[in-house]
Amino acid sequence: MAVTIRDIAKKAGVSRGTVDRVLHNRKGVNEEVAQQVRTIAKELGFIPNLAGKALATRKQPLRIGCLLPSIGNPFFVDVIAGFRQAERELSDFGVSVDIYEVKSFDRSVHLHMIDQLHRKHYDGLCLTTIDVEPVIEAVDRLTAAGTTVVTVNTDISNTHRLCYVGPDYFLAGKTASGLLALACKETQNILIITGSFNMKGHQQRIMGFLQGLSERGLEHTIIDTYESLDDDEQAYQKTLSRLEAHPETNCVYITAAGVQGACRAVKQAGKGKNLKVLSFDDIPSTKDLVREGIITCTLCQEPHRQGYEAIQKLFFHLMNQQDPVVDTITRTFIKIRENIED
Amino acid sequence: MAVTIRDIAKKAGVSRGTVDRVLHNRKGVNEEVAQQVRTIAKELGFIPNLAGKALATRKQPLRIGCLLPSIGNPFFVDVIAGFRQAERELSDFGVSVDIYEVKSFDRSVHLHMIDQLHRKHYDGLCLTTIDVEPVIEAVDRLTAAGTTVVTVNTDISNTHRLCYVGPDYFLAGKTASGLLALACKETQNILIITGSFNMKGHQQRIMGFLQGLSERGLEHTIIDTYESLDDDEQAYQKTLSRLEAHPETNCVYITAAGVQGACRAVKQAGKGKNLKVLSFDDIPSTKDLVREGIITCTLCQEPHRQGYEAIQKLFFHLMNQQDPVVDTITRTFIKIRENIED
DNA sequence: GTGAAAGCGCTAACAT
DNA sequence: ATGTTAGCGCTTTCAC
Repeated sequence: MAVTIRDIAKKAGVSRGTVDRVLHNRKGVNEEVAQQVRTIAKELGFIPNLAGKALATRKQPLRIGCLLPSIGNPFFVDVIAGFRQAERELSDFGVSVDIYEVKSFDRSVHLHMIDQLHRKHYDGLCLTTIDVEPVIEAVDRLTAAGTTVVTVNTDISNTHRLCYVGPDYFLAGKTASGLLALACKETQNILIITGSFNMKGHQQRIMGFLQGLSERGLEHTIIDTYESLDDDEQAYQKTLSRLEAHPETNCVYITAAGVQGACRAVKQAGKGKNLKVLSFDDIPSTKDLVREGIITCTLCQEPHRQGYEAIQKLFFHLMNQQDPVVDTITRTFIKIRENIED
Repeated sequence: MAVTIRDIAKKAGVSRGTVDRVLHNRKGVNEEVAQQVRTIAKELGFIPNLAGKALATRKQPLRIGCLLPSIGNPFFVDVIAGFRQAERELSDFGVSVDIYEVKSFDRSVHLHMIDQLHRKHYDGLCLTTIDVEPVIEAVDRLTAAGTTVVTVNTDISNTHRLCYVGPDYFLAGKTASGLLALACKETQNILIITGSFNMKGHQQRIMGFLQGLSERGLEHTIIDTYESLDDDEQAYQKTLSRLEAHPETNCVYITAAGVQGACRAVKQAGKGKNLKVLSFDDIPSTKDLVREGIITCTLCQEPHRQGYEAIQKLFFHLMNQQDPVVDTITRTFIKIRENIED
């Protein structure tokens, strides 16, 4: 039978109310008594019962807020679905989840949103934001004020966040190179289309890719590396011009959004060239391109799990500050025509 | 604010006790009143609060039993870890999980265990067993007696199980072929090592593989298909003799256990032949072989999630018989050297 | 500074 | 056949 506050109260010779006060570091308890209670709680290995707790705190439910740069970015649809599934499963335990969506990774927009969120006094926050100084400071203000923060999909450095839930970008890039090495022995002339040189994740996908190519010993030349700024039209135009200027291209590596645009260029200029196209994530349009055979393989990162697990971690931590929380690194998932699903 | 039995009781002009009786189909309620209560519950969209329920039923916790043919099979280590994680997370809601491990897929052993489990009157059961007539009947007796059954990893046909949580074997086989087709254009001379011709899953992995090869248009010859009976020594001996008799072999496809044995033969007889080896799952020894470069790729099936989600589904269903339950088909996970992890 | 009591939603034992 | 009550573990309010 698990230990209850009753057990502690009895053993300490105080009332349950007092135990509760001590366990929540509320004032108004004699320090000696408090020490005593803490000691007993520890030696008994007390872990509060979530069901009891949930029921009692039903009037002040656990409020969780989420910030996503998801407007216009289909990738986040699954992350949101994960948030919502967790919310549904935990609703009886008083969890409510509010989602705030912004467009793009604009610094001032993110700063503004984080300040807004601060004002709303959420118990916990899931943040997908940018890793730059002013944002880092804003997040530190949040955590200092007692809000628990989990970073989702994109981590931010040197922050007192509870944990990070998201992919290992470097490993994903490396995995892409592994697959390429499996598929080809001949020298690769590669076009790299990235989202933004300022996005750490995109850069890491490139670094991992290059390191992997070396480790696999695959001879290669990087013809060019350019930004799509996550825009299909830009991706299309730029890719088309490169493909025309470099008919020797036999591999297109797309680290971010703009997949559809880049593939349109491939279809147009790459006819019969047996081009390998490697991309990330599996938004509907990417799935179609994999099925069509335009994209050789796409590397996914368990977006649904990112949303689900972020909420879950916040919940368990907020309800019961026991266990040390560790990051969740979602897996790098290789999808080819056969296992693309849906 | 969610609907409670209080609300129903008030609206129906009866006591909460009566509502509870109706909602649990207990006898001793006037049929008219019962109808009335049921109608109101439905129109109010009543969903019992899990926290309240868990607290009240603390004395008769939810007992879940699991049967796994896991003795001597490292694959199930992760499934068990999934069971245990779910048990930990749900322990405050009265869930306890007992795991019963047997060795192999022996029919009489499984029948005997299922009968044993029947006697213990579990609320829910997670079963990984064999799809043969007497077992099917035994499971139907269980469900008829009111035990909720979830099949894990291996489904059984025509049964009133709640749902299946496990992989799509056919798809996994097909995915293996897709990867092979990506890696090779030349004719493949393939050795197929299966676990047992009697295991449906193993057969499906072969079928999917062959169909996938055709769809990808990869020319191939199946040199031989033979059983390892999940035994490394047999896998070794048989594979060695085939490799020696057929030096033209350039692909080894292993659908089940015996991976280590088969790979030992490959190392010995396949020197410098650039053999592709495809296997399933990622038990530690398989991981090592992938890292070594002996295994080209291995196809995994989310064992941890199988265990975790099976318990989760049982819990939510047993606590609250609302929503229709759907199968969870775990994803087919391609692992190569770069993303094998750990 | 501390104890006692009420109540969260539900179930089960006990009354009527 | 139905209503009442106690209690699961916890928090919170109200007394003292």
